[in-house]
Order: sequence, then C-alpha cells, then structure tokens
Amino acid sequence: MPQQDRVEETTTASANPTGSRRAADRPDDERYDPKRVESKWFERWQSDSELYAAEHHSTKRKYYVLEMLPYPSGVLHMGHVRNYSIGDALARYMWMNGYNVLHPMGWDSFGLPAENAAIQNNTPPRQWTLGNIAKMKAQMKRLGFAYDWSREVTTCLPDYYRWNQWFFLKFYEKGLAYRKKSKVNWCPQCATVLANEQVLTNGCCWRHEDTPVEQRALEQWFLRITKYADELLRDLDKLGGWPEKVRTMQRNWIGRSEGALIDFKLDYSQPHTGFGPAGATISVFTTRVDTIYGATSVQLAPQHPMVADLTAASADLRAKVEQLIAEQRKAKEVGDIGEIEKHGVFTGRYAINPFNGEKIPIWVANYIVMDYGTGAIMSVPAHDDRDYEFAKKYKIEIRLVVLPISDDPEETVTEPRLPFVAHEGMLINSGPYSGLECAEAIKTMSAFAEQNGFGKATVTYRLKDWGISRQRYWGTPIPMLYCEKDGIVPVPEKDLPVILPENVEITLAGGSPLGKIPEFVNATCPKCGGPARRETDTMDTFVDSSWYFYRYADAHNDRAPFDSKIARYWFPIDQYIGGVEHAILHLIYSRFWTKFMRDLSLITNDEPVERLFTQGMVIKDGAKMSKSLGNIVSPDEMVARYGADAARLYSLFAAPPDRDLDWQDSGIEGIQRFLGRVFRFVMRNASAGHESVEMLPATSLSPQARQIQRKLHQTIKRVSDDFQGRWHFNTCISAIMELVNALYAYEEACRSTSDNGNHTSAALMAEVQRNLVLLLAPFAPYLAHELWDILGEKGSLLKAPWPRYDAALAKEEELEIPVQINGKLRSRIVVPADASEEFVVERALADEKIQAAIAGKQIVNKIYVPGKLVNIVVR
RNA sequence: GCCGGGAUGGCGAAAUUGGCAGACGCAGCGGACUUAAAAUCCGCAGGUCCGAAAGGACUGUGGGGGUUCGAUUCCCCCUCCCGGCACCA
Repeated sequence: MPQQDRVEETTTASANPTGSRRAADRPDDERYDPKRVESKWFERWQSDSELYAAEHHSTKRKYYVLEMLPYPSGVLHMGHVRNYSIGDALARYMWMNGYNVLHPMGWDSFGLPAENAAIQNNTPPRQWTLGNIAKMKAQMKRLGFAYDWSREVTTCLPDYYRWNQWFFLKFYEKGLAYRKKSKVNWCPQCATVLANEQVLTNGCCWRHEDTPVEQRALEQWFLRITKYADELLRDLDKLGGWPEKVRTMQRNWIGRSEGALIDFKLDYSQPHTGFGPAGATISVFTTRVDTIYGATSVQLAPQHPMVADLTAASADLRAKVEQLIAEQRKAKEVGDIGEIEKHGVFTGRYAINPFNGEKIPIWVANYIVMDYGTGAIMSVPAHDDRDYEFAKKYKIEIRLVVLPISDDPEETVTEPRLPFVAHEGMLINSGPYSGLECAEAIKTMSAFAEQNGFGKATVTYRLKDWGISRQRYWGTPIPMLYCEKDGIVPVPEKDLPVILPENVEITLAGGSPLGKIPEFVNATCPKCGGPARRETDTMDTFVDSSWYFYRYADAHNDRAPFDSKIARYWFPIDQYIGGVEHAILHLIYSRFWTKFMRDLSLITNDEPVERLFTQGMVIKDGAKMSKSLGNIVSPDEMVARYGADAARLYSLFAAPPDRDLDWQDSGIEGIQRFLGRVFRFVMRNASAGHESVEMLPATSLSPQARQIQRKLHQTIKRVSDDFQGRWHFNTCISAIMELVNALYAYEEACRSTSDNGNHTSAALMAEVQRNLVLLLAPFAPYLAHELWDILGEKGSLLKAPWPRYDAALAKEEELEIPVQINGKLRSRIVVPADASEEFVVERALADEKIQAAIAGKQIVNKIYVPGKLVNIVVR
C-alpha cells in the first residue's frame, strides 16, 4: 500500500517545476549531457575535413596505425567499435606525442552479400554497397573516430580495382599467375569456387557453415603463393611484434615438411591387364626414408591417378575403391578424418622397393589423402602409428628396422614397444645402412636415391597455390582474353581498367552472371585483331584486401597503384589492429603480396606489418552476439543512450584489449557516471586559477595539495607506461578514475579546512585539470574537447603535447611498509621514503604487534626489500 | 595427437622484475541530501570463525607436489575451458 502512495506522489512531483528550478540554481551540479556536448563537437569536426589528415611532407617521425577495414554490411557492430576505439586511442596518443600519424579507413566492398541483397531486394549491388558505406561512415563519424577520409579506399570502385587487374597482369608476366583445370572447392550455396582457406575444417563453406563443399573440375586462375612458401615461413621469425599465436597458426598453415620422393617401380613379372605403361612407377613422399627397409606395402589414396589402371581388371575392386572415397568424404564432412576406421583394399599388384629389390603389395586405403605429398606412401608399420594400426588389421608384415639408442650400452633395447616412432634411433636390418643413426641415414639414403635416379630429397607444403577465380559478378574482372588463334591473351595495361558492367541480372544459378552479357564477353584480340572472348570470372575478394593499405599512402594516384617513394616513407605499418579470425587468410595473402611487390621493386620492405594486435571478441551473456540468440548490442543505441565517449571508453575499460569482452549495460552506465564526475569537477573548478599553470614548487603547497600533485604525476606515469608498453587501456582508465576519486576527496578536505581559495592550491587545480583532460583525450575525445574549451585553452587538443611526469614530484615522502613474520603479514609501519635499512628494520622490530608476535622466539633472519617490505624469520 | 591462450570475490577485472592478493568498475548494503523518487555525495564490503564493538585468528588466486625467508607470479605433474592445425606420410 505505501508503494501505491509513492507512485501517485511521484506523478504529481514530476509536474512540479520547483525541483528543476533548484537544480538550475546550482550550476555546480550541472548534469553531464553527452548529447549536447557531443553534437556540438560533431558539428565542428564535420566542417573541418583536414582535421585528421596525415602530413605529406613532414620532418616528424611517422606512425602508421591501421585497423582492418570493414565489409560494408550496412551497420557497425560492437566488435568494430572495440577495434576502432583501440586504433583511435592509439592514433590520438601518437599525435599528442608529436608523430606524423597516418590513420586511414576504407571499405572491403566487393563480395557475395551485395549479390544476395540484389536478389532479395532487387537493388543493384553497387547501389546497395555505396548506400551501406554512407551509413557506416556516418556511424564512424558519430563515434568520433579520427580518420583521414581524404585517403578513403573503396575496393569496389574502378580507381581501386584497376590496380588489382594491373597486379594480376604483373603476376602473369612473371609466370606467377597461371590457368589450370583442377578439382576445386565448390559451394552450392555461393554457386562459386572457394579457396582452400575458405573451407572450414569440417569440409563446409566458411559462409554457409552447414553446406558441405563439393569438388568440381574447372579451369581456374591461380597465384603461385607456393613460390614464397619458404620465405613466408622463414620471415615469421622476424615478426617479433606479432602474437605468437598468429605466427604459429601461419606456420601450421604453411606446413613445411622435409623428406624425400622415392620411386617404386611397378612389378611386371606376373600376368596383368590395364597395368599402365611399361616401366611405370609410383612416387611416394616420406619424411622417414631411413625406415625404407621396413616398408611392407605401398598405400595409395583412393583418388590416386594410378588406381584406375591398377583396378581395371576387377569391377569388384573398383566398387571397393568407390567405397573408400565415399568414406573419406564422409569423414571430412563430419570433421574428424583422424577418427575414422581405417579401411583398405589390396590391388593384387606389387611394387619394387628400389633399395632392396623386394616386391611389396600395393594397397588403396582411405587414410591416404590425395592433396598432400604425392597421394602415395610407403607403409612402415613398425615405425608409424597409422601404418601400424593398418598392418595389424590386415595382417601385413611388421618389420623392425630402427632401435632406440640408449646412453648405457648395457641397456640396449632390442624389442621396443611398437610402433617405435621416435627419430632418435639406430638402423638395423637395413643392408649397408645398418648401424647408422636416423638423421645420418636420411641424408645418405636420399643422396643414394638421387644418384641412382629413383628419388631425391624434397620439401612439401600444406600450403597450396591460391585459386582466385570466382564465378560471381560483384568482384574485380580478371583482365584476360581468350582468342581462338592466340589462345590466352592478357588485356594490355593501357586498356585497364576492365570495367565491371552495371545493370546485370543476378541469379545464383547458371555460372558467372558476366557470361550472360554479350557486350562484356565479346572483345577484340589485341594481338591479331580477331574476335576474342573475355574472362567472365572475377577475383576472390581477398585480393582486394591483400594490398589496400599501400593505397592509403597515395590514394589518388592514377598512374600507379601508389608512388614508391611515398610507400617507403609510410611502410611498414607500425601497428595493425584487427580480429584474430584473419590470422591466416588475410594476413598470409598480404605478406605474399608484399613480397611480390618487393620483387617488382615497388617497395623495399619485406613485410607489410611491424606490429600486429588481435583484439578479443565482444560477447554478451557469455556467447558471441548473434541474431538468433537475440543478444546483439547496437552501437547506435549505446551512442544514443550514453554517448559515443561512454561506448568507446567502456569497450576499452571492461577488459584488456586482447581478451574477450562480455558486454554489460550496467558497466557502461558506470562509465557514464565517471564521465559525469569528471565533467562536474571541471565545471566547479574551471575558474579556480588561470593565473598559473607552471609546475609548482612542492614546498609552497599544503600537505593535501602536495598529495594531489603527487597523485597527478603518478597517474601521468601510470597511464603513459600502460599505454606505451603494455597496451592495457583498462588500467590506464582505472588510473584516471583513481585520480578523479582523489580530487573529489581533496575538494571535500578543502571544504572542511581553509585550503580552499589558497593561491597555490588554485594554481595546482588548474594544472591538475589541464592534465586530467589531456590524459582523457585519447579515450573520450568529445568530453575532453569540451573541457579543454571550458578551461579556456586555445590550441588544438588533438595535437597538444602528451603530459610529462616529474619523477621527483611523483615520489612518496613516506612509505607504509608491511612487516611480515615468516612470510605472514603481521603489522605495518610508516617510514620516510629514504630511510636506511637499519632504521626500517629497527622500527619494524620495535613495533608493538611485532614485539608480541616474536616474544620468546629466536630471530633467524631479517629481510628488507627496499621500499617494499620487511620479513622477520623466527624459530 | 601437436601448437597457442586461459582458469583470481556475486560479476568484469588488477597485482609491470618472486614481495601487502582483490586496485578500478559493476551489482549489493548502510548513511547524507530530498515531502518523496531520480540524480548526486559519503561510507562498508573475499570467505569462515571469535567479539557488543574496536579488533583479532584462521583460510583463500582450478587441483597436487617442489624451489624460496616469501609464490597469482618460477619448476614438475594433473583437471577443465577457449582457439588453431591434424590419418600431413
């Protein structure tokens, strides 16, 4: 019942103007209204397009900070906000530290969603994409991100993608782009080919996680990334500024493996049909050629080209092989090829071990994959887990050829537990190689194979050449022509760009939409002048993002992708920031592209990115934000409710930037409270003392004022250190919060004593406020600019010098030293900061509590860590 | 299986070189202001136990062991969670 009364009272009270008049009477308590402040500054920043422009000719040190460019889906999500808040804070910090900062933004704007939207809404992809860009750009500006928009890159516009085409021609010229009919990954949903990198480990499409990828044979364009495989691997060691995690992922992806190719001749000594040409061989890849005397079968992948010949005689065999293929495909779909039951079938044929002339059976097995090595192995059951399992099942001979080496010759193991897979061992039963150690045997035996023409040492990679053809519309046209007379002919450089036509009917069926436009397809051969057919596939969108950051350096160049001199100034990128989901695809392609450009002498850097930072995801209620879970937090809504500063500051404060951030609305409310506290403090004290912002002599300050000065300098140090070294923005912000808390306590203290109005304190107040605003500037630019104005500062806050701390002023005069007995805290003593060890230990021992605790015990040791603690060891 | 990263109050987290565990914030509780509410300001707060209180004792950083005067931090073993790679020959 009382509650009901209260409701009525509330309603009547809200109509009563008395309360609001009273609030207005007290400007001290003016409420912080982010909407008012932010819209004021938003307007000012809008009208100055040069505000965040990087300098073209500068004597300052350069700093290139880059956030991964977004796909223009139409709306920013919180992950973007977090990513860009980190980059923006860094850019602003570096400006304040006197650098010439390049901080650009652009749009990765080709891709399938635009085509899907076209089908669903009957909107042309270009219109849909450019409309989305406009929306997202407005969101970014509202969030106050300091981008140099004069360098904006939009990858779907001809002034950008013509250089994709130009690069393609260069690749072709250097023999690094080639056309090949090959089995490719085909997603029936996307109706296009996918790169290996776009197929998930469960064999499904990266965009349609439930749709298994099919294999189709198509003519495709490939870029020879494998030419750089070794360098891409080796140079990972140079990337000290990259997360170990990303380097490891790339290492795994490249998957370098040293071994040998060995040719096994087919055995023709028995009757046969369909056994291939006389003298045919099966080439196997092995990392353990030293175990070849233990090989007791050859195993082929079911898709191996020789399988057809080997099984030609028997319909039954062919059916079994089909079964093995089906098993393998199914296992890939399920995602655990390592777990399937091993099956195989004996072909009835034999191969000859070139080392000992022995005839060994040829099998086809479902655990051999065609896309690694040669798709054929020599099976050594005694020294390989998988071969062992298989041999046990099918009763194939298991022959021991390596023994473990023991330090103690008495303890030589002659019957190791099988399979014995360690590389540290000594060969037995291996003809002339018996007695050698594995590593040496590998060298000797590879060399022997090479000398005798049946093998060689080699290296294989998991990394495959990059298939870039896509049978889609919304991408860069591949600048190639097919002439009946001259074959494949590149479009001459002067004819670039090959413009992507508009007004195209888009469906997901029936191959490339470009193929249906005669004006596009029909062209003239530049060599013979006869009719030619234009390539109708477009490029993978990862081409667009492989080099876009070079374009920022010289975004309007219409004679080259960019000027080499300018690129030399800005590259490598000092700091790149983005999601870890791009650790392999985008970042390995970008590294590849950089190495190619270096070989074209366009640039001099070997690597595009000096330091990489992968920020954590933004999650809600412990799960990734998604429409289906209904846990999406909208940046627009957050900005409307709490302001851009609060949204940005919270995304930096709630967790260290490399960890996942669990979004909590109550958390951002706390940040809003904090910003209000800062605002009100400055509103109350802004007029405190403009007369002096000089460093004050410590001696003229009251003890409370001196304490504030000390706290200020400690805070400057902490924020600078955490920003510079560790990138822990959360602790930067909590340090600023502590300073503000101390300022509130100081105000309180001034009110109760007569310190208020004291001249020196007033000057200190001005100094403190000025520095507080500077510290806040990289994180909460709107409020910081407003307060900078209120403090009467005239110069630009954007490039105002970052505050320096004075170590002498930051130093404590007295220290509270914990005193432990046997490592347990027993008391605390206060001593002068410069007290000697003798003094501190003496005072510790004199302490009442310590006296009581050590009474009757013998002191064994006294440990003093200067400025930190005293530990007294007693027995 | 291999590789990388994690595990700290009710929650997000902090502790930078082996030295006071829990800064800062959220949620909570108490107080001030207010007719009332909101807003704001001040204060309390890891857990258990003793005490009216002041205060004190014990315990505590996923689990077990070790090194050390002293371990969230270093070493060994184990559990669980997240991410990557994987019949890779």
